[in-house]
Amino acid sequence: MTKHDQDRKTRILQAIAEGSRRSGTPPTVREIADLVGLAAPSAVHHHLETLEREGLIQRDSGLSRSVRLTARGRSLLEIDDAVETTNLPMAARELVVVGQIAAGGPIEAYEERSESVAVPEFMSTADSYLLKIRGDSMIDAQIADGDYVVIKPSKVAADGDIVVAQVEENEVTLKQLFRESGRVRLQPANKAYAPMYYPTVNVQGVLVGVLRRVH
Amino acid sequence: MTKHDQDRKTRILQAIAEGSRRSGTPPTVREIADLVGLAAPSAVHHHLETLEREGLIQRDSGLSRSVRLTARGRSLLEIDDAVETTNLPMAARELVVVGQIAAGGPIEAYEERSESVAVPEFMSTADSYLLKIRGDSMIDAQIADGDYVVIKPSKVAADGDIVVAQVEENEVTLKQLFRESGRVRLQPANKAYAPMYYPTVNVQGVLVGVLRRVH
DNA sequence: CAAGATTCCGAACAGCCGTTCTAATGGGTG
DNA sequence: CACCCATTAGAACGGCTGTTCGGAATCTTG
Repeated sequence: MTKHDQDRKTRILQAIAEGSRRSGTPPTVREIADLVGLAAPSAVHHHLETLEREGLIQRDSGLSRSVRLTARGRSLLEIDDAVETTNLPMAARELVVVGQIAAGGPIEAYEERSESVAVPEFMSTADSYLLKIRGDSMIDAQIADGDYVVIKPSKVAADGDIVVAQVEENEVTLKQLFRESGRVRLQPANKAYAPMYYPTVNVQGVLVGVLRRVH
Repeated sequence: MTKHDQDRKTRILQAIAEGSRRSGTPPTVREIADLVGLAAPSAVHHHLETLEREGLIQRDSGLSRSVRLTARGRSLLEIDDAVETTNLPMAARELVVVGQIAAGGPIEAYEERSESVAVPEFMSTADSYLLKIRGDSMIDAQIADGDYVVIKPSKVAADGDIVVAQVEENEVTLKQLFRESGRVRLQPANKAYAPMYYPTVNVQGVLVGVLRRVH
């Protein structure tokens, strides 16, 4: 099995996890094809057969949207099972602001100050955390100075997601993620800053919400 | 609404929750029909429309297996299981989305649909309400399509505030307010739209917060 | 290079799915 | 009883979905 195979299959697993998380229902074969950049549903179907034989996914033959990750598949992606069990009927949850992030630079963690904000349930999970935006580095994503962004911890991200990514040993940054052939582009949401390219990035979280207080 | 209606709708909600939990994907309309004992998918479809209008479920029109319970729908099921309603010790309050506002046009009030969202205390007051943004009319104020804006009822506004203003007898609009000599300028937060001038405007509320759910 | 295997595409098909429309049923109200 | 309205059934439709098949393209291997 070549390295390219691994990448493709891993991306299909990610697409299943990501599609399920985003819409609440697993994706169809064609939706997976779109997510991973394949043109034919038959190609995805072939990979799904392989993945099922390897015990990474399960399907109900003929049933739409019946693909789901097994425990082995989830562990391969290092998905925390606890995340999916947070269906508490609470309308809001208190999240901690763990730091602030400025243009391009690393995230400065709050150490002593402990600020927390109530975040609506519909734009967060129990293990989410908050970052406070400094400057106009995210202005093209309609995120302004002083906004709070809700970050959901996740190892997987879809193309175009704004993610918290670890790019160097000690550098964590907030940028928009795009997959290109053989590399990953981290695009600042501000034309004044240049994109950065990496062979691979370590995604730590995905932006799922924005809070802004005016005045 | 008779008691029998409540039972049928509750059973449909249970079927959605049960089907989702058992197979990992929400049930189809026909699967719900089987679960609750209905013979025609159209009957279920009719109930689903009602449930969505009541804010208990959400759907993506035309997409298979896209039905899912909202926070209110889940809490309704829990209440039926004899769990008392809890008062939130959170620094948040539940506000009602009263309508949506598109580019320059008037605010379309929601009449039947009653959607509500938990809003952090620090960006709202008890009498605040929500509007859902349609289109890119507020893009220059970093407010995007689909965002919720928190409106605090107020007769007065400061220069540069984004306000809900009554400009005609039956027209209410959301724009940025600037006072000029002898007149008031209502400036859309989008360069594609021209400002409007009035000798005086009737301010009904001021924008105090923005909520955005990504994905 | 030759041959085989792997991967992917495009097309096609049968079945499933959401939705709409019409009509039948039945309960409630005057 | 006559009437209205909610509920359900039934049929039909157009689109979506999983699946299969043939063949092209690409990679691997000897």
